[in-house]
This record gives sequence, structure tokens and C-alpha cells, in this order.
Amino acid sequence: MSEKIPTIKEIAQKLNISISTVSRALHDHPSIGLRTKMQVQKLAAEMNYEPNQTAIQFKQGKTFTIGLILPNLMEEYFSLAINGVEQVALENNYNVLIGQSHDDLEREQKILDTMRRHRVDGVLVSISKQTNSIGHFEQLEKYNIPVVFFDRVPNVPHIHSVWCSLYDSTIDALELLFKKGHRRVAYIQGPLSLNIKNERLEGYYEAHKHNKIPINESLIVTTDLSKAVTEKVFEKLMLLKDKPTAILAFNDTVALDTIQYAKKMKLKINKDISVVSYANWPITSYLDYPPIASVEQFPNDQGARATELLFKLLDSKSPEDLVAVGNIVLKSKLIVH
Amino acid sequence: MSEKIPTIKEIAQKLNISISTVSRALHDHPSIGLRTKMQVQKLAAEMNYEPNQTAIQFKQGKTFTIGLILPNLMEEYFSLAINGVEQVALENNYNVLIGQSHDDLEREQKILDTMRRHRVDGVLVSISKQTNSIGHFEQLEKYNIPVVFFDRVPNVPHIHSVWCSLYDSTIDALELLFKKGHRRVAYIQGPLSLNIKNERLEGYYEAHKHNKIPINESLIVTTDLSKAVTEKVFEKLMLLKDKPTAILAFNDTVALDTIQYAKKMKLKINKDISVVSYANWPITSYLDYPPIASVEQFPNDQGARATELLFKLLDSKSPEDLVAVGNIVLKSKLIVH
DNA sequence: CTGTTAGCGCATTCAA
DNA sequence: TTGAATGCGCTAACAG
Repeated sequence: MSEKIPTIKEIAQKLNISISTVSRALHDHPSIGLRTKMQVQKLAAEMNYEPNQTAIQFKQGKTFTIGLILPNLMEEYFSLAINGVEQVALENNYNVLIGQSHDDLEREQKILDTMRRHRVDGVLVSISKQTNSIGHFEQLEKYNIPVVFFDRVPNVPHIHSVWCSLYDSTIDALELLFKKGHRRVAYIQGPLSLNIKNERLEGYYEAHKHNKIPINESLIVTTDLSKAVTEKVFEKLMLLKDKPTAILAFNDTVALDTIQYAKKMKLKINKDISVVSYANWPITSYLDYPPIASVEQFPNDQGARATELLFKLLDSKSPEDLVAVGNIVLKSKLIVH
Repeated sequence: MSEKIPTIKEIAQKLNISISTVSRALHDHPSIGLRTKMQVQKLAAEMNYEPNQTAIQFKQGKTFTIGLILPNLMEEYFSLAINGVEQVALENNYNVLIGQSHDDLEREQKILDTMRRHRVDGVLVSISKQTNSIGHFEQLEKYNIPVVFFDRVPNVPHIHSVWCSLYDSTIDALELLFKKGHRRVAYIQGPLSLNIKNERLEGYYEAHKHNKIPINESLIVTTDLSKAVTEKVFEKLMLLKDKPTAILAFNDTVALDTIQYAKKMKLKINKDISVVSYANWPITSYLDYPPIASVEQFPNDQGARATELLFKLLDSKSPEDLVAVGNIVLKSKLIVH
């Protein structure tokens, strides 16, 4: 049933030539006679010859595979990012090994181990919520495996990264709310990982300052992104004497949980409370009351750019020019629904 | 900066023993003296020795990698399936290579080619909408690469498959609607791929028959799952003289598009029109008017079972016992919201 | 233009 | 209990 897989050796034997000639002919090496080349290529096609990748990987010390580590695939956001990565990888004839950290540091490390053992040529990663040190990634560089961080980027020097700036869009979002008359805008922020730049908060402050609206620190609360905690902090917000009329939500997960809970509390969305958010998930278009605006972070682009950067790193032999291409910052955009 | 990666050869040299002894010691081979074994393992640990997977892959003719081909990752349904696959793969120390067909046959074939060249040990696949022949998969078996179909399974003999039966749940869904008084239930079916069993339709017929409710063929319409077509066929349904009071939607995508459009047409959901569906996406819990019920197909389980089946195939040397384990059918469950 | 040879890291067979 | 030798399939340096 299962046929024997042909090798260049057999091609060589059938043609009574040497295996190196076959190898070169198949690679269109200039120093091979046209006649021989044709012969070899014809026979190879007939025999359904296909080079044994594992042999090539072994010989070249390259696997033509990149590892992609994401917090999870359930969030539409990361699924979109994968598309960008896959696209660029495919163009370069690379495969993509995917692993989900599920926002668990230990798991992130384990995935990284598997990938290292698999000798992936490079790694793309959007770090987990728990990741508070990047030692495990730095170790990879020792093995000559470059790492590019994207989207969720640790806030440390000397790394390669691609991320999307949120500062301007955050200001846009708040301006939008202020223009609609809101004066008390709460910010439900995500987990305070020391490793990620906090542009949302910076934008939040700046917008208030610029519009001369005083900051009320009790309007800034924190969730771990779980539904339960989001509901709890939202409830606390609404019990304030000066309760907010609008919410800036860390992302669409938080926004959806907030809106759902607000409805349960019989609040009128867009009347008692308005919500703006980050991520701009396509799925929110199906909601009756989606966030009135959401910051688009172009995950597809981020994935693609990050992958391109990784390939640049793989191509360049000299470590010097690597520093130059290090960091790419994309612009986000406020989408009003 | 980048350290040299140690090999068994170097361990052997430092210890003045042969590489085969080292190899055996690292594998806990019984014929190695305890003393030697300890020495070797100690030094290996100190040197941070790690076997070169690419060499092992080459030597063993195995890559310890399985390929997973899905229509797309955007559907929560498939993301969930991945979790099951990843879980089982990790337990077996296998890696997962993921590819999205984007419901495009050509792309499905291309991905398969890449995976074959990469010499994956086995393939898991949920076929694309367009896939009307499985020649490209059968070809894989020639290379001794087993294929397990799951969820979207072609309706042909002699394959290995894991899928979720929808017949009973479809009947449950219709019984639910009938019990609520509906007598004209439309069925918006998906693309009529000849390759997938049509249990939804069979259940639709049977439920009507059992309840002695006549079938009106004009209530059975077809969408290609695109929003535009779904809207078109729904509109046509609602223009019927005997228009339906309920919809059985092919899946949650169709259900959401239908509900959204119905609202645009000023129809009252759950009054003018009720919807039941398949897939039971978690995200629908955020909707104000989700389908009143949805058939849960346990994608996570399906992925896990399919992967287990694949490993069984990989383990078994004799082709005979492969036939026995061939097909697994799971039960679906109607979840009422 | 083509052939010979070595070697990538490892598991394994054969010999001691 | 250990060592020597072989080969997996391919590329590339070297030799003609």
C-alpha cells in the first residue's frame, strides 16, 4: 500500500550519475549541463521525488519553522493576528508552530521549551498576563533563536518588538465622550503587569488634563479580566456618590461583561452609562448595544509586521544591524460605531 | 553571546567513553553500569545537554509533529477544538502544526503539501466547505501518514473519523419549538457539500413526521454562510404567504446574521420569530436575543478524541487493527438558553 | 561540467 | 558492560 519514498540516491542510480549531480540538478545549479539537468528533473517528477525535509533540516541546522505563542485563540483578536503571521510565513515557505499560554507563565515556559527542543528558527510571542520576567525568552537568544514580541510587549530594553500605540486613540476616545457631555469617565483597567506600557492610563490622564477635567482616582479601577471581578468593580463604581456616566474599558471582553452586567442592573446603555473600549472585535457588531466606540489595533497587521521583522532577523548574519530594526510602533485608530 | 550547543560526542570526549555509551546512558539502557550512567547524566545536566530533535527526527523518520487543518480560527468553535488537540498532543510530547484552509480547497491542498513535505507524523482535519473529494488526503496515506477527519467529516467509507451526531438534538430542537406552539419552522441549511452527512435535515424531517406536522419544502432554504446570502434567503422566507414563526439555523453564524437582520426588519425576536441553532458559541451569551437554544457539539472533546485516535493509529504497526478503531461518533446536546 | 568524500547528531547492530 | 562502525538523506568542499 504505502510506496517507498524516493531519494536522490535512487535517482542517481537509475541515471548512472552521482548523487551530487542529482542534488545540483534539482537545485538548478549553474554548472550542470542542460541535458543532465532535464533528465534528472524529468525522472524526479516521474518518481514523485520530494526532498526529505527532515534531512535538510538536520543538515542545514534550520527547521524552516517559527513558533508563535499567544495567550489564547478564543479571543478573536489573536485569531486575527495569526492570519497575518501565517500569511507572511507561507510566503517565506515557513511553517508555524502554535502554542497557547492561556495566560499562564508556567505553560508559556513549557511551550517555549518544546519549541526550543524542536529547534524552531525563531519565536513570535504575545506574552501572558502573568509574565513578569522575560528570562525564559532571553535564554532563547543564547541558542541563537531570535524572539520578536508583539502586541503584548514587555516594557524592557533591548528586545525586538511590534506593538500598537494606544495613547492617541485613548485621547480620541475620551474627547469623544467629553464632547458628548460626559464628565465622569471611569477607567476599568486590566492587570497591572509591570511589563507592559500603560498608554491607556497615560492617555486617560492627558485627555483629562487637556480638557481641564479633574481626575477622580476612585474612578480608576482594576480587573483581572475575569467576568466576576469586572462585575464587582463595576458595581463598586456605580455605588459611588459621583458615579460615572461612561466607562473606558480595557478591552472588549471587559466591555461586554460590563454592558451585560449593566443591563442586569437595569441601567440603560448609552443613557445611564456609555462604554468605549479597545480591540474592536468584529463580533461586537452583533450586539444590540456594542461599545459606542472601540480602538482598532490591527492585529492582522501587527502579526504580519512582527513576522516580517522576525525574518529580517533570521536573514541577517551580522548582529549589528539587528539593533537598528528593533522596534516597530503602529498607530491605532478609534472606530466609532 | 550564543553558546555552542553540546552534543553527545562532547560528553563522550570529556568522559573518555564512547558516544554509544553516552547515548545509552541517557536513555537508561539496562546494560549500562550504574556508575557510568550517573556520570553521564550528571555531566549532561551540567552542560545543559539537550538532544538535537532534528537529528532524531531524521534518524527515526518521525517528526513528533501532527498537522491540524481547520477551516478557520475565527470561529470560536474551532478555537475550542484546538484546545482539545493541543492538550492531547502535549501529553504525548507532540507538536501541533496549524493551518487554516479558509474554506478554500486549493489552500487546503497547499497546506497539506507543506505538511507532507514537513513529514508530519499524522494529520487531523476538519474539511473546507469546498472539499468535494478527498483525493489529496488519500494520497497522504500512501506516505504512511494517517489522517483523522473530525467535525466536518466527508461522507465516504474507509476513513478514520470523529464527529458529533446531530440527529437526536435536531429532533429535540424541533420538539422544543413544536411544544412552544410553532408549526412552521424554516430550516436555513448550509452549503450542500455532498461529503457531509446531512443529519440536520434528516432530523428535521423525522421530527415533523413524528409530530404529524406536514413539511413545507419552501421553508427549507440554503445559504453559503455569507451574511449577504443568509439575509437574502431569510427575507424570502418572510415574504412567504405561510411565513415561518421559527428558524432552525445551520449554525450560530447563520443564527446571528438572521437575528440581526430580523431586528433590522423590525421583527420582534422570540415573538414574530424564534431561532434555534447549532454550535452554542460562548459569545452568544452576550447577546440580548441569543438563539433560544443551540446544539452543543463539544468541539473540545471532538478535538481530543480525534487526536487520541490519531495517536492510536500512529502506535499500531499492523494495519489490521486500524480498521477496528476507525470511527467515533459523539453525542450532541441541545442547550436551552 | 561531474564525481568523490565528508559530515551533520544520533540510535543501533555487531563485536569484543 | 562497553566500543567501533554504520547509515539515515542531503549539501558542499574539494578534486578532477
